[in-house]
Amino acid sequence: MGVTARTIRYYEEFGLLGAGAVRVRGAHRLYTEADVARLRELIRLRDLLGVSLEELKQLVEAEEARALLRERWRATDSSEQQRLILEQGLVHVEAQLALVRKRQQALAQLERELVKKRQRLRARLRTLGGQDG
Amino acid sequence: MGVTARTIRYYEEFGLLGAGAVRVRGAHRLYTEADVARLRELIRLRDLLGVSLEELKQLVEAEEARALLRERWRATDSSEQQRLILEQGLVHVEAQLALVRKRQQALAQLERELVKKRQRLRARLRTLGGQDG
DNA sequence: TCTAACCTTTACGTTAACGAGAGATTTATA
DNA sequence: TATAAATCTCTCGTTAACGTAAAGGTTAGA
Repeated sequence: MGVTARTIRYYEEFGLLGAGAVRVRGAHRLYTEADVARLRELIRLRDLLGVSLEELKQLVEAEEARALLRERWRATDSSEQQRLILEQGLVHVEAQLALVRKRQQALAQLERELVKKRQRLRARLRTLGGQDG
Repeated sequence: MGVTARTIRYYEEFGLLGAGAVRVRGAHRLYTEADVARLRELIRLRDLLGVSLEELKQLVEAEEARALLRERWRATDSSEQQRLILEQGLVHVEAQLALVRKRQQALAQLERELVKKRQRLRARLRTLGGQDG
């Protein structure tokens, strides 16, 4: 995954990982596939969007709060509450989408400029080539 | 530009900025429009691509090396050397483009996943709405 | 059961990237 | 030319995000 064991332990210590793990102190850490996917996702957000661990933590906490609600209302759920939970999830996803798209636009702008630069260089190379190539 | 004065001085101290500035020690720093554009570009690369100051420095140094060559052969230029310089510039621009596009693809992947998530949430909201909304 | 290989905890170290403050200096302006 | 406001240099501090080393504990396999 491109990170060291120390990083994973640090993330756990920081509160990003292993929120629901039952483990005897001193025993080996065991991870489910879901845990792995979760970490991979966090690292992706960190690398792609440049969010800090602190921000990731808030994000994780918000997710856990929603998961908690889901559990609490799974049995007794009025569809009123279900709707609320789904809508919260939607808000969350849309916030992330907005972030991603903002960054995409900035990157697209950068890309356009680079392409232009490349075109100019190529054009100059062609005129040069016409002279003595 | 979203950075403090301290940051700018630090970048200079680090070797990113003010490479060709003639300034009496103690006097105020003066910046040309080109300087401003340069800094803005560096910050953009830092924020969008997440490159470290160390990497930015190497990038800057490569640019300066090419600029130096341009000067050295501006007078005496054989179009042989001109071609070489242009081709180096092309390599440089294409390397940056590759980086940008790699990141774009990663972001696009992330976006697709988020959109899917959103669709699922919306679908579930609709089925809910059909029941009692 | 014993061992080799790996893991855990704890504590301190490190590095990048600035922040903050003091005291001297510079510069625009009245 | 006097003065206020902004800058300069220098130095030490800080924070995030791990790295590293030591000492002991776990675990799978022979």
